[in-house]
Amino acid sequence: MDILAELNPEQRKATEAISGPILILAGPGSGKTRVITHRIAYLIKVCGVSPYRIMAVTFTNKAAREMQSRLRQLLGAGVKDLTLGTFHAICARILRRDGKEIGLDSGFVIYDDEDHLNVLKRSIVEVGLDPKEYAPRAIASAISAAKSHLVSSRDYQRHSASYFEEVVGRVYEQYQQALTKSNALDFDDLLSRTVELLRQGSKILTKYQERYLHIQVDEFQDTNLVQYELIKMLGGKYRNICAVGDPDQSIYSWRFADIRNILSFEQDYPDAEVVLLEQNYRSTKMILETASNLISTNQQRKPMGLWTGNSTGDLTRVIETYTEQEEAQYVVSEIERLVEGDRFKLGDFAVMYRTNAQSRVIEEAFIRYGVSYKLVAGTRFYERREVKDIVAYFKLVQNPQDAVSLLRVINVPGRGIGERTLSELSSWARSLGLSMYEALKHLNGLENDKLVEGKPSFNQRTIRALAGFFTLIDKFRKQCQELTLVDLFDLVIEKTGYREYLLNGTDGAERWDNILELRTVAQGYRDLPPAEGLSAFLEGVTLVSDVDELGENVDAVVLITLHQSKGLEFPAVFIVGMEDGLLPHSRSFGDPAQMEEERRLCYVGITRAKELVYLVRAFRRNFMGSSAVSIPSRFLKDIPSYLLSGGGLWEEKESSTAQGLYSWERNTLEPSLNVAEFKAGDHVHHVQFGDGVVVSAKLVKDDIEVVVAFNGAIKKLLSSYAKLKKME
DNA sequence: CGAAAGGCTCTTTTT
DNA sequence: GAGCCTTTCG
Repeated sequence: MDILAELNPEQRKATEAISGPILILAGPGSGKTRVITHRIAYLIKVCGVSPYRIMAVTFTNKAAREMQSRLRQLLGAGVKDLTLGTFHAICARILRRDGKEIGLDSGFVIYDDEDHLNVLKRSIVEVGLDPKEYAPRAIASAISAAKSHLVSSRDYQRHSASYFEEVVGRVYEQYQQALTKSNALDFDDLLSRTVELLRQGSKILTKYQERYLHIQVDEFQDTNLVQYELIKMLGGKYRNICAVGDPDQSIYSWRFADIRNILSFEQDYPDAEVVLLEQNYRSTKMILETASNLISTNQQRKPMGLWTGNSTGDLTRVIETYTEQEEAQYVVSEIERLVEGDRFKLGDFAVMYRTNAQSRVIEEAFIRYGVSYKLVAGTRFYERREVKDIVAYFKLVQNPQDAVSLLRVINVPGRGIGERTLSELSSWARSLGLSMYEALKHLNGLENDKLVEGKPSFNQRTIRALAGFFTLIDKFRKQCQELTLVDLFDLVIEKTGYREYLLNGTDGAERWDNILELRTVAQGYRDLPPAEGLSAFLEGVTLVSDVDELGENVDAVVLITLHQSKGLEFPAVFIVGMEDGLLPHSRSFGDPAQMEEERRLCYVGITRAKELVYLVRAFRRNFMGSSAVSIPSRFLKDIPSYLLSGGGLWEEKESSTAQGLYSWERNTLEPSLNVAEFKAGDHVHHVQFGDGVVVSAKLVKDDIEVVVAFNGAIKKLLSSYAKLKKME
């Protein structure tokens, strides 16, 4: 197969420019994934580069898997030695292999968000502060920001400029020590410690620099400083770095992603070639026009000349319902209606929302109507209590220093080990400089030395309970070398009595099903030797995201947050909750930069659609118990009304509210080609009034009402009578 | 020690 | 409205 044959000239240029740095600015649907895969295929097949010397960074694991399978199609075989994955996954691999150079035990565990918040809360208490007074989330965010900018706890403390920062500094220090003691890393550490590793031992840096002849980074607009630094270091020798991104789709600044990385790239690599991919292959003209109008309201951006050769398509539907229940109901019934029409199947639809909380009402409507759906986030599988419990046992087997996991399961199922016992045990352990697990070992009298002094005087029953737990874990640890992962899994379930424990509790059967599902995941590692299987399993379990789990084979409507929708596409998209306060979210009201990010988020949602876009909002919405009247999203005003059907509702609220409640029942305008004839800013000529500029245009009944500013007068004209002539 | 009930605060987005 | 924490009682 000729790798270049199926590419357009720009895509081809981006594919062939393999020598030196290159920045690819790729609009939505412009085939950027295609370019990345074709570049890799081109490097391997045409240029003879060994896959071992290529790194490709993706935003999600799913994107990585897709790339792998596309490469298989292009090359006719899998590409095994390619370094392919998210930043976090790639860094975890590097640290497992070479982390010992910076004193990291290769058995380290990765703490997910919940674990991380647990440690943090405890750290706040340990430095003598009240977690109620200092919001753990705020402190967590500050620490994450520091780590994302490669600021150590010591540096942070040195430069703290306010009382809050001083507090954060102290907690940061304590938190980091706690992680070290547990031989654990949080998500940010995976990145920052890799940078540390590369900076520390020059041997290591050279090793990786020598290896990676080519580096590609997808979703470059959503990288943060550490990630940028990583790429800069890894690509330091050969400088064959390919960054692909779209500033208009940057939606992760709250995770400290920084669009400025794109600017820095051009500065750090002045010789970088810049390629623009502006042809959209995904959406109809109408959709692209809608999206372009929306995004062009943003001040902080470089204009892009997106275009498409696709058909004109349908107008974007703006729908107003009375309540959120009706909103959900409308979405479901409209989907059913469209599916009956044969043009679509359920899997063609996505319902997108700003906050996860919105998904519940939608989900309920799908259940009530018996329409199958797939909820992408919700209570995530790996965040379920029972799943986390079992995973914690495994983490403990791999790394008994892990205090979070130990505390999680030491009394689950109940063994009569309570709060008091644990706090005594923990302070005893600390006074000896031991981990909890080691303390248990000493308590057990398994080690005969003098450390037993100061041993807390527990009663017989408690001692037996503690000893029982220690022996349990110790047994697992001894067996984990010989048993396959699944056998170990069964052993853990059996010896802990977890099954009985679950089945006796609420939702027992359902929870047990989740455990069986986890067991199936464990089975996926049966080909690896026991020890490797365990650590691969744990890594997989911690670093998966929800989008990763999105199966393609099921014919069901996808319910997804706008953030998660990035990189996906659907024939028809519903964006619900088009209201001020929700989209844009109220947290962004005070900050123009954040407001622009909200607009980008909306842009991302709209540009996922190939054929149909619905923007839906409820007139009244429940909010933390009480219900309030909502205001239509200001983003609706960024889209000229000639692109919308059900148009103008939000402008003429007074008169149209009553109709608006059931607006979907009345307005079924057929799209017409001349609808897009006039748009704001167009120069027009009128026989009587002379030259003017179009202010707005919208559909009224069978005509287009155009508002034109002539010299000194603003006129409302109907297109069919006014005979306006458009001037180029 | 553990279960159950009551009271509190929040909710953006996630690798 | 729900999850999390604290209090209370057995």
